[in-house]
Amino acid sequence: MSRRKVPQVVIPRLSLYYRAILESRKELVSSEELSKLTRFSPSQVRRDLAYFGQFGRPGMGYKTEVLKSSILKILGLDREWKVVLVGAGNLGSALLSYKGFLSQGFRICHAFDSRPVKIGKRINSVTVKDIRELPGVIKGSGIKIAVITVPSEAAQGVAQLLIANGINAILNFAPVRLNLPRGVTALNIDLSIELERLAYFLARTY
Amino acid sequence: MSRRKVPQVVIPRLSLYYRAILESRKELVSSEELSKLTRFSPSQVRRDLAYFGQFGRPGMGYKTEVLKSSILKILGLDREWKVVLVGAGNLGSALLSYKGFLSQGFRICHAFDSRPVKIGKRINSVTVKDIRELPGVIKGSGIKIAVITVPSEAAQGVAQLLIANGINAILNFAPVRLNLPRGVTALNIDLSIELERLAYFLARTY
DNA sequence: TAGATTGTTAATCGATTAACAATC
DNA sequence: TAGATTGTTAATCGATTAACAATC
Repeated sequence: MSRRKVPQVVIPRLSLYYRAILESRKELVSSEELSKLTRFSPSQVRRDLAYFGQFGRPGMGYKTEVLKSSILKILGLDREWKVVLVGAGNLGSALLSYKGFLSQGFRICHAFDSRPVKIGKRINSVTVKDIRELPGVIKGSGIKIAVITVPSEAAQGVAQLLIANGINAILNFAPVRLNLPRGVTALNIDLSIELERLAYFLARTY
Repeated sequence: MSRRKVPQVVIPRLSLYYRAILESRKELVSSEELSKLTRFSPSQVRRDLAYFGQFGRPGMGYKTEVLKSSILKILGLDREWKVVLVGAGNLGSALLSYKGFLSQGFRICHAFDSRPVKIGKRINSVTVKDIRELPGVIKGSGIKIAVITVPSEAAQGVAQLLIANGINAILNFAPVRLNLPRGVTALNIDLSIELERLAYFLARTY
């Protein structure tokens, strides 16, 4: 096993390998086949997998089942992750209802908002609670993942509240860079930035 | 002006520089200050900007107004981009209602769905139309950007329909890699992949 | 054994950073 | 002039790819 530091970009590729394997009905799969399915190069497929162990056999390829369970374990999907959502506006409610979000071992089990009009709403069997109840509900619950779908101005405060109550992984939809202590990871999904990337591409073409 | 090829990663950073500048009330801003605001290194700030021209003055910094309008133009935000959305389910409806999505010169002006229950719905002053009306509505309209919020199975077909009708920039929320002809750009926003990145991080910590 | 394909090394490619001459 | 800061070069760092010995 090569124990070099794993580049961050490898992880999302693992997710894509995993999806490709799920679709494969064969018992063995080669880096060549995974390459066809994912459009990453065969070299890259082998290199990426080799960061985590020796899963294949020269001359044969990878056993589909072995690869499937190995990646599942590497990605930490061999368990259920409870998720808390803060901000039950349009986007937050959509995520609560979004089936694809629940799959793969993630489950939103609490939702919070500060607006009286949102509190008490029941979406997809989750009742929106008052943000002031957050500490009581999640502290010590073992919940580690939060989704932030509040307006920009509120995001940093919410992040701090979450972290103070045991959260250390955040999916942030507010278009601000969060200031975080070491040990806490946040990934930003910033729709305006993506649209602007498209606009840049178009602006040069037209 | 250094005319080297602009790395793709520079573009989202430009968006962040732009936001930082919007918040700045000063007439001049240095790479050092932009670095503080964005957490990219001063070198990187200067390098990134230099891909597009000489916007600053040695010893002084960058004129805020010059930088603001320059980046706006580079990103193609000096005009309005009409956007078409396909898939008026939970996520699609949320994006239609989402204020942050409309800002910065993007405007969703048409929405389509194939389900009778969605057709006719009015969300944020956009009426959802039957997908079969799409060609008649958008062909020749000059609309270049589409947002895809349909289920995975439908995404590829929708993409082809859109491209056949003049779209060449796609923001795709369906968790599939789209097969696209040259000249068409798609950016994928894949919530499961992001959650899995968080799970990977947590799995190694706990 | 012959053919196939891994895991890994070395070479290449690309992006970031440090350093500094140019210049305001 | 002295101090500040850009734009750019060269050095560094990191990721991808090509090639191939090992081995099934």
